Amino acid sequence: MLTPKRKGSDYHHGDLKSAAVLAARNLIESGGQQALGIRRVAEKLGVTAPALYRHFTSLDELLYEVSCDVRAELGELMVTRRSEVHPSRDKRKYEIDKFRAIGDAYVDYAQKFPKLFEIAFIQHGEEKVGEYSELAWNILNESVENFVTLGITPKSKRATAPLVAWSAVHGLATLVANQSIASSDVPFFRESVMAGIEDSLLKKN
Amino acid sequence: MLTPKRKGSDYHHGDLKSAAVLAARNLIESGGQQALGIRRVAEKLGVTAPALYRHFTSLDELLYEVSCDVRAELGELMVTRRSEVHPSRDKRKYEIDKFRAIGDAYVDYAQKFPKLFEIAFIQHGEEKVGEYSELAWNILNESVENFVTLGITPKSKRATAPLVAWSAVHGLATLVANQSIASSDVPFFRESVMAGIEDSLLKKN
DNA sequence: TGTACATCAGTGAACGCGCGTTCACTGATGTAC
DNA sequence: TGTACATCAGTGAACGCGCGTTCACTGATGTAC
Repeated sequence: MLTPKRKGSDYHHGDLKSAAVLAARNLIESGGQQALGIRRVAEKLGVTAPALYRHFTSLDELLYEVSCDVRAELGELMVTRRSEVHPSRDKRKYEIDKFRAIGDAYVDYAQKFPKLFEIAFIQHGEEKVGEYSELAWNILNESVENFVTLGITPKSKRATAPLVAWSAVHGLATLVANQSIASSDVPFFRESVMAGIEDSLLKKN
Repeated sequence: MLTPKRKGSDYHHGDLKSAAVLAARNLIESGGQQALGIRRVAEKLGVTAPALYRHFTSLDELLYEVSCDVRAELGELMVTRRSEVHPSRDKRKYEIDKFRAIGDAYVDYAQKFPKLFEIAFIQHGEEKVGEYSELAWNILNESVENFVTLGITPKSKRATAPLVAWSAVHGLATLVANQSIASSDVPFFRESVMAGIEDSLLKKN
């Protein structure tokens, strides 16, 4: 049990809100979106259901907070992985390696937390990719920017490259989260898709 | 109201089963997966709920049938669109045009029926892409096969090309169904993604 | 062709369930004098 | 520092609801003679 339970369910002026988001996260990860419920979260925390209404106006809001959390975590994983890439004297190689790292991180996350990945992109309102997933989107754009600066990618592709790359990686990640791809095949296809994206980024036109 | 209602709810030895799948389809398309329910389908058809248990063992089975239906329809749209492509004397161009057509069809379907698209790929069992979506998958493979035969795509990419292409198109379609991309931007990004895929298919390595 | 009968797709009532949410409350926490 | 009081995060009971599913039934359909 990962959720902290205090004696006598004493969350008074404590951290019920963040504990609830964490519990919700765990419920979703193990049973999918439909496993999430106000009462179930309350039970997990040893608290009565109405207590949660001090922190969330509805079940939907709780779900929304979890999805924000997940997107943030995904972005953080991308940053971390990118920072672990060994610098190379070849600036282009280094840049490409970092690009690989962020793409791999995205797919790995989907494989590790498939159910969370699935709820990460449910829509609340009218936000577009770059808005609701700001961190990840910015990281990708940085990469593309650098590709253009270093002459890896032609300027003409500057505008479309990010979404093309995102589509390919996101599609693969979706299929992985889905179990449409056997987990043993994932590394191979991840490699192929990343190579495909690079092919298209490198190509002059 | 698209669902045929007979006088006195007289489906006796009629087509309750296919009518139910259709009604389920409509419910999902207008309200998402959670709008689907045995009782709601029954109500839409002017029939009592238990009647449906003559044709489906559970709600899950009904959902499954709808998802099969949707995948089949998606495949059919791809076939249709491909057949509408004007032949060209240039065999390569013709093949590429057909490839475009099937990719465009995929994305268009997601845009036209976003909720249906979302449930099309939920998993029942352990099937992989090529299995549960046989028609669409075969069409794509045919295209790639022809690309290789005509020398458009190097043999070395034969194995990975289909899934790379599928990922990119599927990712875009997902984002479109999601409303992560404004509908007015769809044609532009669809064009970009398809061009990106072709870049990667064309590239020697 | 007409009757007797078997089949089976429907009906209507009922089941138990778990859900999100509300309400009036209580008792712990933090603050002002 | 100690007391009185306001705040507010919890409790416990209850709400109404719609759900999937079951059961014994009925009456329409199709078949055999």
